[in-house]
Amino acid sequence: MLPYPAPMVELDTLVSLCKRRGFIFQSSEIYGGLGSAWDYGPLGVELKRNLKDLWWRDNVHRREDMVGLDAAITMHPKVWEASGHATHFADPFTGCQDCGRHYRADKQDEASQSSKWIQAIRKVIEGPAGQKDPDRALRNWARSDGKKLAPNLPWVKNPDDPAPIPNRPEWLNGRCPACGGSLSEPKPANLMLRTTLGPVEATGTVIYLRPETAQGIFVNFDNVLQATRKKLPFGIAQIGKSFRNEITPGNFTFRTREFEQMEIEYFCAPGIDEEWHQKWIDERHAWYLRYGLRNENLRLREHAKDELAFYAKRCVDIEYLFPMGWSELEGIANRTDYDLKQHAKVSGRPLTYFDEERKEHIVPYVIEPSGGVDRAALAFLINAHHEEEVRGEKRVVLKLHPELAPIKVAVLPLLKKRDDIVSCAKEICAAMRRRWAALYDDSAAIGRLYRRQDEVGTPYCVTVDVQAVGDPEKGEAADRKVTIRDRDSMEQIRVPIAELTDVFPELLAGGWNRVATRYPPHAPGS
RNA sequence: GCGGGCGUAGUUCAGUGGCUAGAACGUCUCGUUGCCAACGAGAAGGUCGUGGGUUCAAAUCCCAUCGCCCGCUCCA
Repeated sequence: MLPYPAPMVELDTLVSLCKRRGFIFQSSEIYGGLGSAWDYGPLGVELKRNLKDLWWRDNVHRREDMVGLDAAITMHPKVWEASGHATHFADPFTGCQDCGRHYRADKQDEASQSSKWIQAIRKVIEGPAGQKDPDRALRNWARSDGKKLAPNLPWVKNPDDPAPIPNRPEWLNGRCPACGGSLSEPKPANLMLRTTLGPVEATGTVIYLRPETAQGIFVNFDNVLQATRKKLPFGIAQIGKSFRNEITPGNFTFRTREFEQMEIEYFCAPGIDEEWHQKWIDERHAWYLRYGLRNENLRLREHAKDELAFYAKRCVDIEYLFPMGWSELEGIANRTDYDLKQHAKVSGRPLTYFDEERKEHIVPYVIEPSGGVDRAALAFLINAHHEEEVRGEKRVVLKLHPELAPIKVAVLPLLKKRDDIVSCAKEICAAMRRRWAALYDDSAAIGRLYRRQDEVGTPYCVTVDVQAVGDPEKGEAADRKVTIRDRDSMEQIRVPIAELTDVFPELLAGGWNRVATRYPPHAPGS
């Protein structure tokens, strides 16, 4: 769809366009803004809906092995005990007071001991000079390598201080692994957003806003199984908001504390899980390509063993090359039977599937393709943004896939002073609006109207000119034909008004080239 | 959370103690033109992020606060 590489848009440029044209606004802007929250404006909401609708259509409606679900954001507190979030999402953190780095308190000693500067110190102490006079050897190190490796160790800062230097590595626990600075007391960190259920705060139940939509699917596994009589393998899809107290939100809508997920939990028999995992990786990768993400800006990244979440057997991220670097769009994990087993254990309810062939109850394995809606929307916007030179002028154009574009067609009068042209254009727009997001605009010259639509990614413009309605003064009859202009090529064809609604489904499926061969090109000025 | 940078019109920015805070683009109106950001005339739009302080006088200096960006860090 996009045959040539384009320089990547700066995030600031995109933020500005998004605000100017009504894609994305900062949350609560009139009050100075709320960090980490963004509102989708009139065009943004269309883009996001299109994205979710396509995902739902492709992953639920067009597959016989998938059903949908919409679980509540608030869930029983036990859910998070069973899932592991209550413990794994609430680790105490400690921070370096000199360089600001954060560490999980329970892993900090381990990190210190494997840090570069402690290993360097260990070498110094164990070396010949260290065996002879550790204090002197360490002072020498502090004046040389120590300055680079651990600049914030007190005795590296002041190597002339006569106080003895601790000369056993384990005495140095509690220093920052990166710079040697002093660490704060561990503070409890809860990455789940907490609130109270019930109007009276003092007596209300403390609950959490879900940090992922997945658990809503797991706790409904048996309900869905009973209601739909699905057989393995099958999946449950869900789109919805999740919440996390991210330590560092930022990069526009990429990381926010409130975000929307589109998740699938695909249940299959143990033994065929690896095969299904690979199928979903391929399927999801192809999906992003299908709607136009450039192949060279998309990659799969296999999680290393030590990077895997404790429940996962394998995990592959689909990453996009954002302006800030390669970042995750979607993670596809093999969660094994961990979640169903945990919920069965904590709830006391069996969450199993009766395998007719084996005549036994089994706990299915789960493949989880989990994508971020906001991240995908951002990636598609970045991917679509182009700046081109047309007749010495800059043209900004969002080359969004037609199915993602917020507005599918703009109907424009060539002359806004001619009532017959205007009313004809308005009639066409009304007819188009019955099926697609269509827009009428007559507030500027035609060139400007085209560029406005380019900037918001409208794939096609329909223009009503004099020939369409005829010119009584010159005795010319109406030909009842209008021009359709293609956003990306700026080419135009001349199509009978009566055939517009037949042609547009094909155009919106990306079929400009096919349609353009069936109609005569329109030569402006003729 | 730490370090650095920044916050002035819808957008991009100028203005560093002194008249009614400006420009470009965008938006709107009128006229003209009529197929790729045309031209002319006019208009709207800012308590200079917010709060406090210093001063005869603050967009400008100081403090606090909020937000954004970059880096570090964290990330189911």
